[in-house]
Amino acid sequence: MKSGHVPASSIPGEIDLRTTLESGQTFLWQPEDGSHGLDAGSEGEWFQTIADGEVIEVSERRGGLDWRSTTDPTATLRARLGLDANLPDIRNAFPDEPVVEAAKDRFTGLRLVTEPVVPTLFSFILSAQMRIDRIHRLVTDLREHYGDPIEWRDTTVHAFPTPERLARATERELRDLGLGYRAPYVKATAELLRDGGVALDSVPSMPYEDARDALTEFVGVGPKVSDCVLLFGMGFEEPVPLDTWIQSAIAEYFPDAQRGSYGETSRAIRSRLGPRPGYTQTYVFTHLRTGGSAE
DNA sequence: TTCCAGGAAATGG
DNA sequence: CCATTTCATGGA
Repeated sequence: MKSGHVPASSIPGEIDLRTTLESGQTFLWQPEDGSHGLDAGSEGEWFQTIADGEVIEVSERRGGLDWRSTTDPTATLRARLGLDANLPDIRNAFPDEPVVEAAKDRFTGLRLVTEPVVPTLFSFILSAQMRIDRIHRLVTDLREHYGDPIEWRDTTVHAFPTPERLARATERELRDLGLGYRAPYVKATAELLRDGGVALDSVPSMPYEDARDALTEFVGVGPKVSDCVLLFGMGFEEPVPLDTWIQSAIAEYFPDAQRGSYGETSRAIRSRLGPRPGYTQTYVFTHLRTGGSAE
């Protein structure tokens, strides 16, 4: 086992690990004590994830991050947790709106992540009409049933399954895991990835709205799920996924941005959330989902 | 029991 | 093109 430290001085604005990892952006991390939720602080708490067959664990320490891993995860952590982003600058560019100010005051170290795209794609296909804790449970179940095992400190950690393995699962097996009507979506999208039916590699260089349309070629991916994949798995900062929480936030706080279609409402709300609409959205979503308001 | 969850696909106009 | 209906599952 290797271990090391990412100093606070190299993380402009620092990071709140628990809020960032438990805010519904990613479902690939496990808190060491097994308790999900944003109530507890995360200082000293270990969070575990997987990356390319390696295990990574991180913990907040004096504003920086302690890590232990099967490899040196520094570059991976910087990319996935967005550690190079200048958080104070980003937050200062947020729009002057009461609900945004309230969210900013509550979540000082919340960062936008960029997680591996294939697990993010499947995670958000599963997310349709599901609560966040249950999405996390299903992603973990998929890993434990179909993911390659990795030995780590007297335990076995499972990677996220490959598209090849998910394509080989039967719809019945996936339904028995609790996926419901999303089971055929997962299988069909896995087959598209396995057979190269959709060129995922070309998407990151596309203009945002073209990229959003491109991902809807996968089965179970509409505009909202596509926005989540672009925002949390590909580094786009324009997307504002219009889920139930954000739609109600628009109705309450930005009623003049409501339009007749997803695409038009998306444009209207993006124009109201500052230079990085997706970053602003993550703050507002986390705030509202955990009982916040504009007060 | 009833309602709802980070929606998408199928159907009907 | 837009509006309505259907689709599983589990927790409150």
